[in-house]
Amino acid sequence: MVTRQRGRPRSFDRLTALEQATMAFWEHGYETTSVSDLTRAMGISAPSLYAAFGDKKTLFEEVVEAYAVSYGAYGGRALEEERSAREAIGRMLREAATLFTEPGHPRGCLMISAATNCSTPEVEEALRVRRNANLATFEARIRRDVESGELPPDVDARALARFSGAVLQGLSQQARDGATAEELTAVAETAMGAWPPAAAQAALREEDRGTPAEVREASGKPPETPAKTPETPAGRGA
Amino acid sequence: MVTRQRGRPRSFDRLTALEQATMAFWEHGYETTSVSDLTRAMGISAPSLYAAFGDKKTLFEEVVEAYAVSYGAYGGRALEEERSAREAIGRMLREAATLFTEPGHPRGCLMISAATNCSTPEVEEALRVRRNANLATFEARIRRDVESGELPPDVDARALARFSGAVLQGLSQQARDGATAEELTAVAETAMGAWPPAAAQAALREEDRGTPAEVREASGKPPETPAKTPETPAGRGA
DNA sequence: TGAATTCTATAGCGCTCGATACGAAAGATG
DNA sequence: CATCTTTCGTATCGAGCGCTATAGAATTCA
Repeated sequence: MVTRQRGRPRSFDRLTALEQATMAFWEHGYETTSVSDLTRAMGISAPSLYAAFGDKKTLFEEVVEAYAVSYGAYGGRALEEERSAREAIGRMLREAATLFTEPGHPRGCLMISAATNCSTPEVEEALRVRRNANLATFEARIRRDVESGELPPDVDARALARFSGAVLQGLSQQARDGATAEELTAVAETAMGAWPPAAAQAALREEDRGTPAEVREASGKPPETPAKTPETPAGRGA
Repeated sequence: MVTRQRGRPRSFDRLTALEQATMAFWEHGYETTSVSDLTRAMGISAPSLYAAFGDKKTLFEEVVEAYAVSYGAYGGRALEEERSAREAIGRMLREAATLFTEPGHPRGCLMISAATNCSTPEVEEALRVRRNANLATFEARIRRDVESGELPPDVDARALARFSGAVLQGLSQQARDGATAEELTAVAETAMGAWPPAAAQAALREEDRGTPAEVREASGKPPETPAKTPETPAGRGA
């Protein structure tokens, strides 16, 4: 199966070259990164690039996919591993604040910024589709918590999901504009202040009444104070 | 003073051409809009463009300045005209939701998106400087309300300002990704839920206590309804 | 060893980029 | 009218773009 290749062996490591292409596209975007930039960053010549990765667009698609399952996987992990939508998205935003400013790679998020102002419609569209798919994932996760009672029934899952996506994109742009990890973490904490409190605890406290939905309107909108979501020990920097 | 020009008169209206260049740059960004695109959009030839506006970079700078005082002036107006930082930034975000999706011009915000992935550092830097200046304006306005007691003293003005900027940038990106005005308005309203409640009203209600900071936690939060800002009758000429 | 196969490097393809040289055209001035 | 000044359209410029033809180098198979 792993039969030895027949001709001259490749003189560079394909995965390493892909990673170097990722850094270049991440830093400068699809359009602004020329094939010449790529060959310089990857340490190979143009014919080698074309032989190994197809054309520039195909290489970018492979870069995006590799990014999505490595650097970009934190969101999916948070959604899988956290108990609630609130905890998941809160963790995602906080991790984004760190990741977007981390040394060792470009700032911000490749999937958010790399195809803006791109004259190749398919490329721009491909990332847009991924972003909107993420929004749909957020929305589904939030809706699950609304239906389970973890979140109040009047929560607009679609709006809250889109808000979360907007904050994520804002974090990416701010990171590229020079914000520090601490500043972005404070933004993430502030954003989580817009979430309704976990309804489950309120329901637990009033479960004897049996009408958990109606109590909201009598109690007024919950206080906006940090309201200690136990998973955020440092009560939102804000 | 207004002495007639001596030679052959210009055959196009300079302001109209500038506006058409604005639309082109707004839609596709600085780098992606070629001089050829510009001459087509403006209805003039390349030498006319260079004679009237200098080079592409100078034209872009003029476009940005014109944008800032027309389409981009809503933020400054809100900060000037509203009573509190909260009302000002709330109005700004709601107006952005409308403006960013308004028909008749490209989506999103030129100052946010037009210089991303730009290989000319001065251009990218010029818009970054404007964005960061906006953040500083937000922060100063918020700090004023903290010092006057309109906002609780523990409010982190810097973080709240940066959060507001991040949401604004998120709104722009979401608009470009196809969100509707209603969806973006919901995002703006959701974002305002992250603000601490107006401390002044609470303080008024409990001024005998003299400890306005603590009341937040008990007072709950004001309704999130649009709260009509009367001084913006229609969505400005756009 | 020789043939087959596969990769690498040089050099250059057609094209578009931002920017301009140049002479004709159009108005003001005398 | 002639002259001067400025803008106009045409027709490019050199440079860089994405991409590739071609030939030599390096390896496996017979």
